[in-house]
Amino acid sequence: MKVYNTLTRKKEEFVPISKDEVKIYVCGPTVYNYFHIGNARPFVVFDTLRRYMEYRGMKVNFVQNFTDVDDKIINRAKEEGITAEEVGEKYIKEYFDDTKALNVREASTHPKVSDNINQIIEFVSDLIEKGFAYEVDGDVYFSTRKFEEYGKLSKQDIDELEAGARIMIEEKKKDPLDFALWKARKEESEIAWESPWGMGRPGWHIECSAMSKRYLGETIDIHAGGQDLTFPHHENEIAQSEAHNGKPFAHYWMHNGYITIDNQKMSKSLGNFFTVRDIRKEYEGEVIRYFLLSGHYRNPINFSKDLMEQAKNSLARMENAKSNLTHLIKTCEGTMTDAEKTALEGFEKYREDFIKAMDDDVNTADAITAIFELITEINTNTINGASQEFAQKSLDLLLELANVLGLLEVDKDEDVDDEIQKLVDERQDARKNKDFARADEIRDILKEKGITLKDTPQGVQIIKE
RNA sequence: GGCGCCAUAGCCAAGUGGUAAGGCAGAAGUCUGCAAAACUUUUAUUCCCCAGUUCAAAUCUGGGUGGCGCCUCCA
Repeated sequence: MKVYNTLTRKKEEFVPISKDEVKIYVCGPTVYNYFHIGNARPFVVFDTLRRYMEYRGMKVNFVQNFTDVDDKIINRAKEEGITAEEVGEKYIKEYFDDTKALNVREASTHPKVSDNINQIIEFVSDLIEKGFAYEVDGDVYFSTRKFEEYGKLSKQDIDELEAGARIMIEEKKKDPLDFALWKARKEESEIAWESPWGMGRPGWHIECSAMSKRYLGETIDIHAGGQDLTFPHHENEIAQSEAHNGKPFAHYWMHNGYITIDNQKMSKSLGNFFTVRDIRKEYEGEVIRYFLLSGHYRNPINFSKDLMEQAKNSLARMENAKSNLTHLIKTCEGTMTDAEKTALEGFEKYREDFIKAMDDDVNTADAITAIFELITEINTNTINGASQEFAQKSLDLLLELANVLGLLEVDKDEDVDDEIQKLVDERQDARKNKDFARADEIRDILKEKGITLKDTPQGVQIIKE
């Protein structure tokens, strides 16, 4: 498979370090609030990458951290009148609630910064020892210019950076380009840990270097995150890790594009964001997931109600195919006819197209196209009914592909209670007696209760919302 | 100032040298008691503009125009 590597600015053949296990680290959320749809993009996109790799037989060790030590969390704690730890715990819980709805699987490990303080302190101490960092009044800074390859990921020239850098009032730093590895505590009430440099807490960039090393080792296959992390976050991670370990940090760097609102970047700082929690009030998680996968992960996607409606309707076509096949399986019998066997062999093309698309830098838009083409073929071949075996095999393939994208995963409960069943039966009788007024009345009553009836040649199909 | 991305139908979106996928929305038809779903047909002589390379360009090159991002916390 090919993957676009930000480090080389090229699509490259993906070659894992070890055939046994692919190591992926994704920068996770700072847990101080519900995450917004822009935050959701890397979660969904890289979850899809992981699913696809596993689908192709690779074992994936997938690590995504929680940043639970941060200024924003401290501020939030003050606002809510609870401790920083409680804020972190709360929003970690909410993270899982939302990602579950988006069909994002849990990572192999979800390390928290607060559980890695010792590793971070050790990492920072080593950097000081190696001459890449220095301490001033309880703060520790990384000597950016000591790392000669600084700027290799973002293709920034270090001198240009300095020329454009804002003058910080941080007189403590020897060079404006240096960044904090450890921050001394400023107020008694702040969350802090003991360290060789006094009470304090880790800087932002060092966390990922330390946790990636601890959970995945010194060199990993893929490091991923949003495009806005490329500089300075990922650049700094490279500097820290490679200065510390003396070997490459990550072979491939993958960055997803932004979600925009009216063609402007959605971000917490601009305040133009929509949380997944709020969007979920109107759309199911799978619709949001479909929306996020409908374009290529490196392109920006504009978020709007209109586009969510399109996503909802598109996904409905997939869901209909699933539910229609499920109904056929329930109501039909028998093994495949020769014509069905031929048709099923023809479906192989769509699996191949799907794989080809996903192999090409996770082209989910093309992969979705393969699924839609498969659906049209399935529908065409089952328009006059089908053998149970054919319906089952068609459904198996549809779900095989859709599930790689994390779609069509939720099985709808289609059992109904006696009261409903009685109404359905009564309606069937009314239809037989050509009492269509009563039949339509019952259909309307059930519709009110969120139950849709479809009269198919194979009997009534009951669909619950 | 430095680094970088994008521009394809009403909307979304693939395709990146060989003659415009797919989805949504719209229109017509088939099926149906009516619906729903589904199926069939239909919607870009053309890919922001101009020039160039080529037998051949939406795709490559140069120059424009418009939009966006990073360089400061941000997915």
